[in-house]
Amino acid sequence: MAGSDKNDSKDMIARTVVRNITDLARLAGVSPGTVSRALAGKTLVNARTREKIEALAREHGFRPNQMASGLRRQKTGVIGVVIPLGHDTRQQISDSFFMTLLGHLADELTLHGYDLMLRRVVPDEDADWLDRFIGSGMIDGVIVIGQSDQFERIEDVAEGYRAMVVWGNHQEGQRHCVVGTDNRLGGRLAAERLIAAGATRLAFLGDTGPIEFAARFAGAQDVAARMGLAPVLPLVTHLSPDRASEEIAGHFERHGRGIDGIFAATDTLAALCLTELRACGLRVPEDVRIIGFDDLPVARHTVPPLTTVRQDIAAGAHSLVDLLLRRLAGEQTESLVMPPELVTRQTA
Amino acid sequence: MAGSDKNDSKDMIARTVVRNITDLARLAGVSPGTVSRALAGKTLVNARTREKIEALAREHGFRPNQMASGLRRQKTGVIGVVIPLGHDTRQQISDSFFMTLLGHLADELTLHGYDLMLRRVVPDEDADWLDRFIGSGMIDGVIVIGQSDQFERIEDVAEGYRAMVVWGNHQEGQRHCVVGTDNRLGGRLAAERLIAAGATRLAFLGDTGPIEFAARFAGAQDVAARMGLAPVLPLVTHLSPDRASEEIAGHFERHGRGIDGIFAATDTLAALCLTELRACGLRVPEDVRIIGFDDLPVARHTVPPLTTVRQDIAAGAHSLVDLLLRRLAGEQTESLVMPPELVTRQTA
DNA sequence: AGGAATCTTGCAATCGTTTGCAATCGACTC
DNA sequence: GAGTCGATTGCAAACGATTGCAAGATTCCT
Repeated sequence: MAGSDKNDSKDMIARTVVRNITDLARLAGVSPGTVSRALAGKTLVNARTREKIEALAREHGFRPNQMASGLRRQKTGVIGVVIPLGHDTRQQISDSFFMTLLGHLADELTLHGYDLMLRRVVPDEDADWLDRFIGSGMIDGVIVIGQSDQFERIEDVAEGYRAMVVWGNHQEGQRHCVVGTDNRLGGRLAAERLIAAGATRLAFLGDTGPIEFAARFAGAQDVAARMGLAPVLPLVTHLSPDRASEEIAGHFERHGRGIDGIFAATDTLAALCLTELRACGLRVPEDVRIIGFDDLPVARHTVPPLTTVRQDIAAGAHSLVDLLLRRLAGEQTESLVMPPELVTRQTA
Repeated sequence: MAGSDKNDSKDMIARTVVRNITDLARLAGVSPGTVSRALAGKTLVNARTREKIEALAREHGFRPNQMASGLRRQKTGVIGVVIPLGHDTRQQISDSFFMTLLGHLADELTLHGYDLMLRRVVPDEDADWLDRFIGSGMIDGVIVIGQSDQFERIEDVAEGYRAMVVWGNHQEGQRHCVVGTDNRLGGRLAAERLIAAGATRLAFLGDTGPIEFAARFAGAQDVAARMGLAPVLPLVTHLSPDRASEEIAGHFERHGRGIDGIFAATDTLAALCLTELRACGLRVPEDVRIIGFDDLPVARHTVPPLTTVRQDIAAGAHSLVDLLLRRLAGEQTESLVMPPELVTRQTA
């Protein structure tokens, strides 16, 4: 009898669907407002009442609807992360560097109680990409990963919108808050190392369009000029492995032996390049020196291990989030340019 | 004068902040309802009215608030993607495989007009991870990437929640809808290839805890038993490169020459393993054969290039999204088990 | 011209939560 | 015992967009 009673009451409870705070309020015999306060952990509610409400909530697996809460409070607890893709649409999002950065961002944001909304956009097809994201009302702030060729648009938006931080290159007097490596310095380090390793005819492998890459290229160019060498030869490629391989092969055919030092825009490209050089029967670093950028895990495991310019991705992610949260809190923040670090392994 | 007038009106417009549909309605001289309908592209509004409203919206850069819209329509246009991390917290999210899958998911979802909300959870610290995400009201459906050690919990949730699809391993009679590779078959293919390449003492490299890996291991075990070989030796490691390297070295020290065929749970591990073998002075494939899993880009560029078992990540992502959307539309869907494919390169 | 049929539009309720304000209830003081 | 002071709680108005219903405006037909 007692058992049956207990079961009945259990069934009753299970049968009562709790869709919203009002349902729960009815069960608890209080008003919706009180439930809201209790669940939000405010001090205004009586301890016993709060416990009762919390118990009921747990029992029914009830959680306040974040949409409604967000609407009322005018904040969502979500940070947008957007990756603008250049012409080279498909690949960048699977690019190892961006993905690693994204992973760290997810960790950092979670740590601070924020969710992450990821959006991949193709600015060429959607000029409005950034405003659309911000204006959606779904996010409290936005982190832009990579400026691509959208520097100007980002500047425009920064004018009227504070809750934005960008990963990328810093330019004298720019308005938007950026976190990134000193790419130009990185380029200099790379070129200097190539030359120290005996190279005299340098090339830059990768697209020089994106502003970060352009800066790396420029840095190498600085050094070549200073040392009285021939200008660095740009070997333009896409980033996606499939296309890049062919393109690299093509470049080698054309410029063949005219090159003895290669600065690759990315470790990924450098790795491809190594494979290609091996196929051509060129020895690294004896015939050709090569140096990458990023210091991704892959750099450690190429043969021979890749000399590269290191970016501290984890620190970058940390700073991006930190600066964004400060901005959300109303603070003014400066851009942060991090120093690159040469990691000498065996390819240069 | 005329010029000044024009400027004034421009300023007026610029000064009038349009925060919501009501503001815009006032400007357009219609009711909020009409604006809503116009912006939603419904046929019910007069063409001229719609144009006027659209023009005003464009002019003021107005976009309807998605939170409010979501609240009213009871759908958000957001799909949650959640990655449960095992004990091995930090690394998995930067694991190349997951990240690649994530990239493809982002592409597929965008294609269908959905946004992607990414969440990384540590089930050990938060038993409630899945319900919490689903119950948040922020997402219309959820894609779980990897079952980790959470098979049971996922099963429980699947009982009462339809809008979920999982990437992982399929088990006879399971309730939740899963997309994944036939891991056991993959394990068999790998072992068969190792044996065909001359190996007789097999080892499995990686954690055998996660259900996908366990299935791969079991597949290899099947073959070893069938061929009358000694059981496959499990060499347990973490996934993160830093720890795995040491662990692999440790395993080699202990089991030294007792192994001549290695099946790595992952290409990443296989690549590390190659480096480690090289350091030990062992030749691949002459002394030791090795075979990976996934066919990540890295597999093509190890030295020598890695023989591996291919999973079609892009197809997987496509199917995950396809099945989820069907479920959102109310359809019943079956799990999808994709066949793995042996890619023979030079390590076995 | 009168009436029916079709288009457009406005009205107001609704989604679920939060929060300022005011009301209620005890307890405590003088 | 009346008055005061906190501590709790309820009430109701937001937040911003959507949508069923009904009214008003057009058009069309005879």
